[in-house]
Amino acid sequence: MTHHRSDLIRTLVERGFLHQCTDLDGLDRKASEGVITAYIGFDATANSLHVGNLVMIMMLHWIQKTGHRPIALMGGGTTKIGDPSGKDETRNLLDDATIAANIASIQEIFRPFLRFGDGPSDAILANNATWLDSLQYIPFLRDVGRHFTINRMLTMDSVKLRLEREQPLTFLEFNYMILQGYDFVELNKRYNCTLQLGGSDQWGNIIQGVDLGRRVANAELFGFTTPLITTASGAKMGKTAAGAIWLRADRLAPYDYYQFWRNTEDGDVGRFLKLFTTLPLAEIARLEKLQGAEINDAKKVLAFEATRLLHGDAAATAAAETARTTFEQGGIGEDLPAVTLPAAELAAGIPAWSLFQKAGLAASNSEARKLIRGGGARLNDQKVEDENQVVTGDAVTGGVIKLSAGKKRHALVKPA
RNA sequence: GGAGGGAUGGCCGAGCGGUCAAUGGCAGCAGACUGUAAAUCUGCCGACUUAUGUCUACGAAGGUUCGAAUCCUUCUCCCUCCA
Repeated sequence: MTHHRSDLIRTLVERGFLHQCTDLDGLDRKASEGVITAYIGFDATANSLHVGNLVMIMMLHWIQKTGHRPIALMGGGTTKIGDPSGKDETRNLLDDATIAANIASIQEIFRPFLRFGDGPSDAILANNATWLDSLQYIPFLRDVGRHFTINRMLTMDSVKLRLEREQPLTFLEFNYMILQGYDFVELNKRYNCTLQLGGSDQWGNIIQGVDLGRRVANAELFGFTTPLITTASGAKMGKTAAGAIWLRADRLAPYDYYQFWRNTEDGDVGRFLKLFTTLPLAEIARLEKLQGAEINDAKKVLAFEATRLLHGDAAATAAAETARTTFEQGGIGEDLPAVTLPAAELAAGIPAWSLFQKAGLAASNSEARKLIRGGGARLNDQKVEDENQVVTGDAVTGGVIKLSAGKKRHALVKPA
């Protein structure tokens, strides 16, 4: 193992963020000599980021923590184009209003991870629409376009794959890499940004920026990519029954976020602790050694720490406590998702299947029936045998009715 | 512009006039086993107050037929080859 002099590179390497780097030693040197400015771009295709983006956010966090300056670049301009990398098909184009709303919503997510401001290592939030929107076609082609050869562009994976699979690639998308390259140069000019980080699928786009910087500005730029984070069983991270694991609390409750991490596969615990928490490596090494049932303790730490970073101490503590009472004591956790039901409706009696549907544990009435028939439904921890069983006010214990779908999904019904 | 091929449930992919709510696989949900893990096995997997019932669905709209995912016409989109 080579020795890295800078805290930044050492941290990123030791924690498993490195996949490829254009010049690791050169970057290490720069980072040990002074403050460097680094950026990561984020698409604005949805109104929240998800765990897939969390690796990037964690890197920005470490950049700042090791004394450097992170830039979170919102792709207000490039989202209008659509990145073809890793996609078989052209994306639907979003309108300006949607993109603007998405950006506003996404920005909130960075707040717990980064300190924004004007200081030397304070984070900057930028939006590439600032410079891309006003580009003039002919001048742009003359100044920037001449540095890109079609020959080279055709060798990029994002392009090559589409061509090989005989999937169409529009000229619009073909331009994406040029604009991303231009972003890097623009950020270099504005903020003296010299490093771009991204997922491994961004390598090609990043390289284009590095080259462009050298050609038009004689700037020494660096590129750094992370491995694609998959689970031990090979699945892409972040998809569950409920859909994507969103980072905004209004799209995924902190309790569910906690549960997502709590249910990590054994083989992933160590790697995830390094990537998604800020615990010291020595502590992680200790947790990683746990075997068998004890590994659950490591998972709890992972879940708590990850939740704390995103949603704060209080939310993490509440989620952990709810999980503890629910799973370890079979009790009722306060933080479980709850729905209220008019007391009159309950007094009149409501069929079990309807109740499960209303509580959000089944997407439709049919699904609720299937759940009950399959033996996966419980009411106050008693298995529901008959889907037509009528539930009345008698079922209320301690002010609530606890419903469970399977072992992991629980909800509360409160009469009101 | 010309000639062919294609569009099926979250995805892949069969079906090519009735027995098709549509084979298979993946994904998902639940059960058993466990450690709120993985692997394995089992069941479920369009909707509907659950009915040997109704409705919606095989790109869209019409048509033929007692009956169409399956045949015909037009349209939309995609692909391949030729120009």
